[in-house]
Amino acid sequence: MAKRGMKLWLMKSEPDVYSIDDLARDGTESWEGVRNYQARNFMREMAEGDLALFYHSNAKPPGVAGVCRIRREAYPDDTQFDEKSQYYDAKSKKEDPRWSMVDVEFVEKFDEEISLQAMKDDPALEGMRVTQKGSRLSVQPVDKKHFKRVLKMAKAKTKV
DNA sequence: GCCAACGTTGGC
DNA sequence: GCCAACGTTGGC
Repeated sequence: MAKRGMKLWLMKSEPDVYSIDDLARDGTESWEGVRNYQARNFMREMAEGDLALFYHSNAKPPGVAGVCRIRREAYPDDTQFDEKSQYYDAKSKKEDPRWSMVDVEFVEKFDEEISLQAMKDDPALEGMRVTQKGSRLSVQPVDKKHFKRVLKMAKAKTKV
């Protein structure tokens, strides 16, 4: 599974909106609604087969709930053209779509979530973006050593 | 509910 | 291009 040059990520979702259980049920889902350029640019760097930590934001407590895999590379997010969608963007043009999304598939749900606090408390995760104060980025790259460490903390079955 | 840490918008 | 005002994210 571990392909050469595979990139590793962390993707945030509010469990009230879409949780790891929802992804486990659905199998595959398009990651719509990203409206931040930095996050969008990271999604455009994703390749099929990349792994991502599935992070529950705005949760009690927030933390990593499992792992998903990139199933389809970035393509235009339909919701930007849908006037009824909360993600509608009147300034985005069909011939030059501003926003992208990827498809992700369920890989694993951890037996226990790895809380943000636990990650902050672990010296091995020093420098990991999500543990840093005020890190709002909803899609972010993760170092391999950090990714593996989180998997180890979760006693995860997934291997990188 | 509060508010820090951003990112975006728009006047100039 | 600057920057004030405003909006959003997301932990607490």
